[in-house]
Amino acid sequence: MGTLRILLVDDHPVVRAGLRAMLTEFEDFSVAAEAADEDAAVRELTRLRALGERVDVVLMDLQMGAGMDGVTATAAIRKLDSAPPVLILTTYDTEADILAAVEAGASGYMLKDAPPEQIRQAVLSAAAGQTALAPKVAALLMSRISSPETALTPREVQLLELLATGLTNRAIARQLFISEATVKTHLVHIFGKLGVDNRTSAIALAAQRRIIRAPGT
Amino acid sequence: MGTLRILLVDDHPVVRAGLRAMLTEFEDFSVAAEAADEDAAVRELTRLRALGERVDVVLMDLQMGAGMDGVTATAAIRKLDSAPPVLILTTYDTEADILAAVEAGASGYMLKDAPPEQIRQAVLSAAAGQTALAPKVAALLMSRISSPETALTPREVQLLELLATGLTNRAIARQLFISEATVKTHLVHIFGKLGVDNRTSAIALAAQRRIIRAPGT
DNA sequence: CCGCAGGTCAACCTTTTGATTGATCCGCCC
DNA sequence: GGGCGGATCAATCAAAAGGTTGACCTGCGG
Repeated sequence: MGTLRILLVDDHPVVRAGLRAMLTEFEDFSVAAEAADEDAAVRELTRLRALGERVDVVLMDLQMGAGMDGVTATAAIRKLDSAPPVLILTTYDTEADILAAVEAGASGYMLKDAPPEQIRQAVLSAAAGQTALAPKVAALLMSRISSPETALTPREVQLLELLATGLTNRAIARQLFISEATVKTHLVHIFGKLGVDNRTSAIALAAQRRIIRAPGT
Repeated sequence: MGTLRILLVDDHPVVRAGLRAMLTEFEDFSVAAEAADEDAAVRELTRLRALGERVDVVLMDLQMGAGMDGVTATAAIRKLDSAPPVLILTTYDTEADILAAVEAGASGYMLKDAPPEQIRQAVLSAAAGQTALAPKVAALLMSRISSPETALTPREVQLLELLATGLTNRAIARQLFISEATVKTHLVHIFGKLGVDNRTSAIALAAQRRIIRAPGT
């Protein structure tokens, strides 16, 4: 059989070039195509399939530019028929990013500052259908599985979104046609679930966990 | 004369490889050395100088890993005798980051998602002793100087940053070794300049205007 | 049919935040 | 050397936010 064929997804030309350079150093790897965003990634995959060309692994940057992020891109790719495994390569090792990526169907999570050899191993693992986690990441997940239930209800997320725009309780109440008392009740629930005790912390944490989009993005 | 000699400073092997690949595509560029952190960068510069080897430009990543950041690295390099110009290459287009970098002596500020040709031009400008700003960045600075009445002082931006992490006034006071009264005074000024009347709005607006980084990024 | 979870609301109380006024100190520039 | 802006602090008051308790309604699943 030929080399292991990779699709690069990253909105930074610089990083794409770097990955390409690094990966092609290994003789058994080759870059099938590159894509700068979700749409391009899906397009490339279907295009390559139409040509009968194989893609063994998708290497995906989590944090892409405006209007685009790796999580939704991963989800989109995984929805395709016989989708290749997606290996996340990122700068960020926050618990939230990782969970979101795994939930979206990523089969590995590596950090960009990893040495080339580690990245190579991860790509091989992913291609073989196995899970590949950076040591740091693995440790983080371990500590997470024993944590309490923090799932917010849709309504609570909605509150949080309005909260992040800077609205007061009263303004939120008016916007949602509910009383201020109800807003407060929701907020108490939200704070409890997130483990914070004021709205700014809630916003910061929710943004970090990507429960809501960060203000200004 | 020979090619334009560049020192790469970035803690990600992937990005270094990418920059190297991209830069050496241009025949008049060559990579003199690479460094993963501030110490290594200074060491490389003195080593190369001892060998009589020229370095025309330092290409610096702003956001480096733990215990290290591009701003202090830039300052350290600029403190050397006849230091080469430092061109910042970063993911973040936040006002605070840019101002800090410029203050540290950077002579250019480019975003990583810029097309290769733009990066090339920036490197050339920097080497020629000129200032090179990404269009986005330039626009940001322009809009800032044209409305000086709303310009926040460095201290106020600092407050805003802490605010965005969810700290209470008291916590901010402790963090900055000032009284809560002073924190309140600063906040009143900030609110006035931004035209809002509560902290969450201030954060949302500041993030939107890229005065601070959005929480969670 | 009953329980349960999510959403709604109210009363009450404490803490935090925001607004106002006024003051001191320091570095800088003309 | 006088003014000016930035940073510091204090006292006080009003408004908003946060915490607690308890209650009602609804839809959904056992």
